[in-house]
Amino acid sequence: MIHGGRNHVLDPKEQLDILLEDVVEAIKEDELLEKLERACREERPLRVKQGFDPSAPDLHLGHAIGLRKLKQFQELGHTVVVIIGDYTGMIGDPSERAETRPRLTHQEVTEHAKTYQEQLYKIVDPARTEVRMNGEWFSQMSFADVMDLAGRYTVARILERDDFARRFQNQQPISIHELFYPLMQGYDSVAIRADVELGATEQKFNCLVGRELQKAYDIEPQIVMLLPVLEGTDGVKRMSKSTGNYIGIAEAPREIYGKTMSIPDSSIPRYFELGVGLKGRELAAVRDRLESPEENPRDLKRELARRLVSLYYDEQEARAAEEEFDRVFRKRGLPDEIPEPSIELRGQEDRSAVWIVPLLKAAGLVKSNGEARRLIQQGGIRVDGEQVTDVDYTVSLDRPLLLQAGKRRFARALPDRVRLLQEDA
RNA sequence: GGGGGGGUUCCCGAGCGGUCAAAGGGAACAGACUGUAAAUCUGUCGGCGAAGCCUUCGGAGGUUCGAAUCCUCCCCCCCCCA
Repeated sequence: MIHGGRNHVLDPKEQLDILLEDVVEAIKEDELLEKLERACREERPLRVKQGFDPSAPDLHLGHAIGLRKLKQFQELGHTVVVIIGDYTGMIGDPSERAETRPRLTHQEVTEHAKTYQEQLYKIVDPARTEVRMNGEWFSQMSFADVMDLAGRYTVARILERDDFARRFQNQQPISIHELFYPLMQGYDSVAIRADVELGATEQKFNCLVGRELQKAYDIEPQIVMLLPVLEGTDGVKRMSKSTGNYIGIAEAPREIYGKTMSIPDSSIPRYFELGVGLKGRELAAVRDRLESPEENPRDLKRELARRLVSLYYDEQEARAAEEEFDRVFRKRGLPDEIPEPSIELRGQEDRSAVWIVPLLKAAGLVKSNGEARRLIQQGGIRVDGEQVTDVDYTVSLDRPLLLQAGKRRFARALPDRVRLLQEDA
């Protein structure tokens, strides 16, 4: 994973060309070139920042776009500074207005940070990475410091942000601390003296505030590099953990493979481009093949899924994931690993005639007896491969049983993992 | 500080004394069809061994044979005026 710096071989102009690949917008390119030239001249690597929200510590394909760019910087000899927004996380994110998010405890934040690092280093070189939590500086600020920070920006400028502007226009509430978020993110850049900040296009405003704040603190302003946003597996909304439409880079190979197979056809080129990192002629070839009547889009998607698994594991895992996928979903076979939960049943006396409904619940395949009944009525339950049609069906637990709910949920009921409990007296 | 409008099941949103476990839509889940694609169709979508019963409509009380619906107090949100 570790790559030696190539900055000795590449001159600033060449670096710039590489760094601007796949970038939607860079503010400003000429300043970036100047910074690169100086870095080269003074042999002082640039500090390249990207921030992450600590509330959802699973990095996904969307994050990977930025991470790959960070890695490019590293390969050119620069330093990456990853900011984990623990302080903002402990306050609670105001942008999700519907539910007040539970504030994270310090311990949770620390654990999340650890998870982040592990996942981060699947792509980024740890030797050239600083991971910083912004509580490091925010927790040290006094109210006077906060007022000082607030005094360096104006309401009018904050209200330029389109969502604030819209809410203001529509007379919807904006709480004061929300206005602070861009300032806080921007101050991170001041605190770590960022030369470059990476962000998705929707981060444009916040990143630019960083630039302005740096000027206000008499620091050379950072370059803002905006990267494209990848849509989630639903093909519509931006990939994010909270929407549940994400493919995590630390997920098991079969999950990555399976989730990829569920994306709509229309997203295939985008995933090749932003997920795999394909470009130019190869990407054009993918588009052509998708158009071609000869080609079944499914096969293109299989290739995509294999490549994504290969990226985060290896080709062997990719092949294994594909085989398993074919077996489970195309041939309706069984996955490699089937959970064997310990099962505790109440009110069942005879092991040789256990009612199926509570058994499914105890095995963790359904949430309630009602759900079990529903699935049976809808033909979604199988025992040893046989569809169960009778809600009153009973099974013998004297030997292992294979339970299946829907297409994806499997569990094995093993006799020695089953306990019959007395009904509560 | 004054006036007005709201808080309904995962989300949006109807209901405004019994026929309400609560319309409609979305999401989700299952089934059919498939390529775990899209589109479509069907069904389900609080809990209970399912009969009926229990818990749900911001919170606590109250009126009533009966309350999501009426009253009182409280909490929260939004708008207008100051």
